[in-house]
Amino acid sequence: MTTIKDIARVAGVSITTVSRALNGYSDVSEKTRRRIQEVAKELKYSPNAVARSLVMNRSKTIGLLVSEISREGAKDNFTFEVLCGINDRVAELDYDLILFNTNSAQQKVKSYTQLCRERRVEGVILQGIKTDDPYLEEVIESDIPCVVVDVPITGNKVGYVSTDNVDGAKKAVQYLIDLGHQQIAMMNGHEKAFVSQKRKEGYLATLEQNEIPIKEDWILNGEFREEQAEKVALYFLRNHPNVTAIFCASDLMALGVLKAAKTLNIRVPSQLSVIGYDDIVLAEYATPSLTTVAQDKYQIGYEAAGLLIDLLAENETNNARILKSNLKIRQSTDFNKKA
Amino acid sequence: MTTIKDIARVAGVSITTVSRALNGYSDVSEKTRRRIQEVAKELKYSPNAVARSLVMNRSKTIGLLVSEISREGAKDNFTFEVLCGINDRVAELDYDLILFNTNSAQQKVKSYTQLCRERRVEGVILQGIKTDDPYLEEVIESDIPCVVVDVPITGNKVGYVSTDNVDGAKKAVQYLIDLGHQQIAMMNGHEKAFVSQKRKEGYLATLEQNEIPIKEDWILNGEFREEQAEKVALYFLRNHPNVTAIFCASDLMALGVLKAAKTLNIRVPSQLSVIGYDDIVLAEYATPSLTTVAQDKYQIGYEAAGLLIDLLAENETNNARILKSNLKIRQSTDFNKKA
DNA sequence: ATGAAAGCGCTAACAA
DNA sequence: TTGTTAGCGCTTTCAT
Repeated sequence: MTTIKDIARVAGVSITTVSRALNGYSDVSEKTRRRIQEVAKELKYSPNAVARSLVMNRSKTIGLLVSEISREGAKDNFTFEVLCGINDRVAELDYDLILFNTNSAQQKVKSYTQLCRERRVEGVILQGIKTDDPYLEEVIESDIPCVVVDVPITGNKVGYVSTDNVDGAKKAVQYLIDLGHQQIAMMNGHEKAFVSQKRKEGYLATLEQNEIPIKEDWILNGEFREEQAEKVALYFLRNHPNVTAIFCASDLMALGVLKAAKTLNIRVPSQLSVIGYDDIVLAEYATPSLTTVAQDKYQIGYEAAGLLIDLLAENETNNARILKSNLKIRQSTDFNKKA
Repeated sequence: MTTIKDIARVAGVSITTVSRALNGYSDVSEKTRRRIQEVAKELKYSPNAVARSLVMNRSKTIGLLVSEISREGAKDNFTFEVLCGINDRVAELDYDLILFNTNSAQQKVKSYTQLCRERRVEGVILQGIKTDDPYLEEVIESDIPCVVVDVPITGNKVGYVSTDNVDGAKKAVQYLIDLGHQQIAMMNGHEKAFVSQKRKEGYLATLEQNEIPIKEDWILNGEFREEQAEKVALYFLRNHPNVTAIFCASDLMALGVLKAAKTLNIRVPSQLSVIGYDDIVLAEYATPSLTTVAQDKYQIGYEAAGLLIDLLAENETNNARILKSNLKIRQSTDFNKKA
């Protein structure tokens, strides 16, 4: 493999000059620079980013830590779309992305800090992390610049990107109320996700605002999983025939609810309105298609990468970026016919 | 940041001894090793993988080049699932994955070889690459170990992973014929995908075997895109009311066909049978759910990573891994009622 | 405008 | 068992 040493030898200059010429420094005569570039091309030279990283102490890579990058995530294209956004923005800024192993048992031994330091990434993006993940504490303690998706932590060089989940939930629940619904249950995700807490907050606030009594046992836990939501909904719907609408904290869970309703011969939306959250691809294709609170997942990733790099460049004061969400009305909601 | 030099100083040994102790070499007394490990922990040492890569000339990273890692790919969870498989296998083998920028215009300037050499990746996995992509030639020419998904090229340290596309197509078309269909069109993808060529081959072979006349203009080009397939199907179905079944080279295109049929008030499957390919998540949720040739996308990725690492270790003779595909029968196919 | 030399953090002969 | 030394490929003072 060609090195600048080889180029220097062939071009008859010092390695210093080669380095300078190739990096576009001004203190190299045009003639020398051209000569060097020629030789470099001739010798098929590729700079060694590893060596450069070592000496510059800048790797031009940012790490990506996805908690659940598994087949589960495939249904839910959330992770993938976020990844696309990150990838695009990172590419624009001429960084590369390194995907960390977190699901391997062997690797889980390594702490977050170790993982990042070893690879000398300049910063990290965390996605899909639960609020009780030990990594989260480390993020704050460590001095590694970091952006977290959907968990509101900030600090020195630590920021986050999220959508306004309270607002999203409010929009959904208010829409149901406007359709005449009063008996509205919520299928929430596990409490270890920050978004669950926020969406619940929005749900509760909206009921209160509309003077609808809150029933704690109408807040179900579907664990963000389709099957779990189906199971829970099955039980709930059987025992609460008066419910007319369910607000779900994810589309996947809404799909589960749809299945449960079908099993019980409850027609959606005429007998039961269902709203999801996220606007995953399936939402549009489900039968009936899902009314949902849409998040721009790609944008979340794009902003996360952008924020991180701003953090690295120290030209960022605002450590949080909150995106808008909007209600997408489809076929799974309708006027309350029981009213 | 702590280095082995610091550890050496504190522990009162040479840096060599530290290196050896930390890397588990046997020629270090247990006492010294323990002492060194203690100090390392105390000083919160993390090895510098960059420095190690430089000196060992082994980066323990493999590069991932995805041609179309964009929002488009989200519907089609293909890429993501392959990625999951790669990620898992790579993690097991203690490598990290680096995602290359290919979609950025600025980066497209860099050749494949440059990209890989710069980062000193030990090998590369290529996914979603078209047969006319200039990168593909480079793969053969360059000496960088590489595994390509779904393009059958082999060479020194170059292999590929794919499913048996001829066989998959045969299964699908034979199934249609067994249902009594004789007028079977094919919605193919663009010819720049190897899988298109193979699936077409399977389609043609099966018709021939069953002595069904082949009509070249019954092979449509949906470009692997839903909208394009819909458009093409709309036109075709209008002009060929006698067609009773369409075999599609991807589920996404099958979805497009479904839409076209709906527009024309052609009922699926009673008036028209549709088979897809891939078994993407949507296939199951579409209405009607899609009969399709299922590929284990996760396994493709898993095998690709495994093959690459075997190639690196030089303990691999077989440079191709072909996975089985199987027909998943759902609701979009039925007996030919016109027979 | 160019070069000599030091050093980034680490591994690996070679010596002792 | 341990230490000395060289060097991976590059950037960067500091001279010239």
